Amino acid sequence: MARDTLSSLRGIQERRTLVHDVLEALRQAIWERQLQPGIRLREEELAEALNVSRGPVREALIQLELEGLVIREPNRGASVARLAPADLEEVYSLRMALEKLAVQLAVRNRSAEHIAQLQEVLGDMSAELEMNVTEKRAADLDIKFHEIIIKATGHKRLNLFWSILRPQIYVFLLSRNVANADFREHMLPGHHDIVDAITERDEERALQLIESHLEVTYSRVFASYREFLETE
Amino acid sequence: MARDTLSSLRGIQERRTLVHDVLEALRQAIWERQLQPGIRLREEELAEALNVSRGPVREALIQLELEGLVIREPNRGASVARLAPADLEEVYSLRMALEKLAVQLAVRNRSAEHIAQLQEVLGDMSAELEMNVTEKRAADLDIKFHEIIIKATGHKRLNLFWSILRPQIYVFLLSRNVANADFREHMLPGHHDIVDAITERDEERALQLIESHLEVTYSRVFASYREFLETE
DNA sequence: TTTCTGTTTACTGTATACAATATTGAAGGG
DNA sequence: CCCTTCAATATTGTATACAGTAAACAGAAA
Repeated sequence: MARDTLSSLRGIQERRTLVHDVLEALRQAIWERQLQPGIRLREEELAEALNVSRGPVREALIQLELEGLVIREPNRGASVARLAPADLEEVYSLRMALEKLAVQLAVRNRSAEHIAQLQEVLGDMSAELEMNVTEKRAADLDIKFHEIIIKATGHKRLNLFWSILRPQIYVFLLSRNVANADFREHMLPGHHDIVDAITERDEERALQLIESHLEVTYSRVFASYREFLETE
Repeated sequence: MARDTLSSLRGIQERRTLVHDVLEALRQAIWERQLQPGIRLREEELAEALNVSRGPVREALIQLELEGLVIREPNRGASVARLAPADLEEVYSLRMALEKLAVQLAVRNRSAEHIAQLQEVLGDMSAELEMNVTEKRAADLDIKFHEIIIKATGHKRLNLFWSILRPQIYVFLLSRNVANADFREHMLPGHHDIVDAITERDEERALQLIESHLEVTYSRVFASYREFLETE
């Protein structure tokens, strides 16, 4: 009992391990293009910069390799991955497969709590789309919405795969102009209908909606990511 | 040029890193139930037993956690995962989602080389099903078949996800009686039809076939795994 | 100049040593 | 008798030191 109390308190406090901190720092640096694609990531250099030893840095790089943000070659070291349009296609084809499974399971497993969470995100979206939101904030809301559905499935391995995919989705989302008008028009109603279908436990409709929603998203991200790569 | 020649030779030789060796040793020990579910995996103990230091063992445990074979808790260490029927359901629902994507892409991308590889496995199956095969050999052939399809997609991330799922599929396959008659009757024709559909680039049929094939496999593995857990 | 080869250098791969944390058990208070 | 508290111990988390490997470069031969 005391253990549960403690660990829940711990959650409020700070991170548990240095690996976690290093991961966050590196992910953010990659998202914000402080660490540009192709740049070499020397373990010792990163360790010095982050005031930790090579161990945690090494473990973080292994995790980042898993997430596709970093390339690691034996005895050669790590570098920031260069993400081509083909990578975007891979990420989104997997995302489609996973999220189709997710909505199916979510329709069956959803609780009132999940629906409330989804509604809350919808509320945040409609509120914030009125004003000027940063790309990061828009991406956060978008991802958060889809993540609630994934979590609602109670499927541990699906959640794991999502957590691997998520940082990569983030890279693509942050590299395009999410604030453009037609995106803003699409974001709210697209998500709203999905919540409806899940609430009504209409599996077939939920499947169709998530499919078309992701296809629209994909084509828009694809177009702007190519543009982004050309200007960079 | 010289590099390519050398690195291909290297491939024939031995493994590159100790982590790789440790991983293989631990996976096999778990598959063969030498390391039984629930048993604690102390880094130092394993390091001693395998004649390496804690570093490679630690990295291997991280990888095994990813593969769902091992549970790791901060400051508490690792243990061999207890896989319940719910885990089997998770693994197979994901497998279904991934392999449906795989056959779609494989139908488009397949080369003559891939078809030849599939035919070869079919040949091995029909040859070996005549005699008494070990559970391991049967599982190897089954997995090999599906892996060729995954590889044929050329989808790096799909291959990554498959490599995470594969060791878990292995656990379930090895815990049941693969040599029973109706399984042997199903294994060859089920796979044969799939090869046909891929060869003829019939995406719709390939999809239906892989779906029903995996469903049959799942229900059989599920039944025998529950039985297995009861007897254990 | 070009190409091969030996040497150097820089980095990762691995091992060991130290610090922090959690579990266990025993002692004391309720 | 049970519950709490505190110390001892065991084990992971982290840091540092060493070994091995591959790339970079310089020098010699063609």
